[in-house]
Amino acid sequence: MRGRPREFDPDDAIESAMGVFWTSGYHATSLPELLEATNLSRGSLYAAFGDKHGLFLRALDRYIADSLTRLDADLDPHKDVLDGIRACLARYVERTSGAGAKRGCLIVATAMELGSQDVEVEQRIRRFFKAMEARLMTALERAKSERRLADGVEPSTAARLIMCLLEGMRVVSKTNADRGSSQAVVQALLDRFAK
Amino acid sequence: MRGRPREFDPDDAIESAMGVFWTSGYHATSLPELLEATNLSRGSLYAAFGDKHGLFLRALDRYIADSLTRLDADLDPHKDVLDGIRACLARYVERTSGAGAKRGCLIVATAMELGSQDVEVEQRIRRFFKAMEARLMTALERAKSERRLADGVEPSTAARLIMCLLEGMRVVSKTNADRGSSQAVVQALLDRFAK
DNA sequence: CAATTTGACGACCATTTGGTCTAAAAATGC
DNA sequence: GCATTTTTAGACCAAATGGTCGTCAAATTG
Repeated sequence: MRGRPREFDPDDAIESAMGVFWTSGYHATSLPELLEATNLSRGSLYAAFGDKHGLFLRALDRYIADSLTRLDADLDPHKDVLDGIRACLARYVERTSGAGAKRGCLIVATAMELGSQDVEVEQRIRRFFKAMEARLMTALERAKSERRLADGVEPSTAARLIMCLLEGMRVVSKTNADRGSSQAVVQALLDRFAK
Repeated sequence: MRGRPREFDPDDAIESAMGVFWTSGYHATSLPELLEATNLSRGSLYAAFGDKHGLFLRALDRYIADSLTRLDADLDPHKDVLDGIRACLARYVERTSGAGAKRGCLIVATAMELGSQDVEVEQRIRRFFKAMEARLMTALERAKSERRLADGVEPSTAARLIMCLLEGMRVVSKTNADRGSSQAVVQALLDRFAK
């Protein structure tokens, strides 16, 4: 006997919850808000995800997976390397302009809010940054081998620099969004590091 | 009649409160924690600062003022420009290494936690970033006029870039602190932008 | 010294928090 | 159609939240 099947789609619930956490952060998000966003009853939510923290981890994992998927799409090894890097930078310019800018980034917000207090979260954030850095480095190494990097540019250092720059843009644009200057910044970066 | 004078020093209380907010963030800091840190009773705290939010604003103002003071000290117009910029970058390398790294930055954390929901906070954060960017730009313009900047580097764009990079380093180093790579990143920056 | 102003303290309060549990309903397999 | 299983809804709970208020002591001033 299988019993009654679940009425909601857990993936949809995670997606909705992710939206709330993204907008408000972990502590500022209350259970009632999550219930309304997911259209779940308290009982269903707890049965499916354990507790608020568990649901948050699922939402964070989703956000991280989406981010890395986009990164991989941009840095596709079959494309021209510099085009890939440009696409990646352009994506961040978009995300740090307009309405999206004010929403910020769930990873950055979580890193600052829980990064040093919640080991499970810390692990996930650390892995994300490692993964992002590694992907950038791989792309930059390919660019270097194709002699598309400016002389003296070291892929590992440049990868770290680009990652910090992009995440910093998300911080600053939370309150000082300005498409023009984001654009100019990534252009300056390309001017200095590529050839 | 003047009445009984206050027993505690409000500045000390703000300093202590700042420490707690810095470590835990706004929402995660409870009143009892603030009372213990400041050695104040509930009544005294509310009489002196209005409420938790008011105290937070005072603490944030303090943190911002301290940051700008340090920045001005580093970028002292009487010093050699590049030395000043180097000092500024070196300070961020320090702050993104060791124990300080895990503590993060109250401004960055606040920008992400409350930046788009609390107008009073948003205003302060925006002003800080504007001020930081302006100071960096002034220094870079001076460097440019002394022909110490690499060809084609625009002070305004470079200022924004450096600010984003430095704040991004604080984000990443919350979970992935690594003195060596911070050091390498700022060195790469100098190599590319100064001459 | 006396009067008065004021600060400190902590009991107190309503609200909200995250989390549990029960009872009814619904879908399944026989 | 029945028995079983699982979901659902929401009443319920203890604890913690931010915030208020009355009492008492202390310090200043005339």
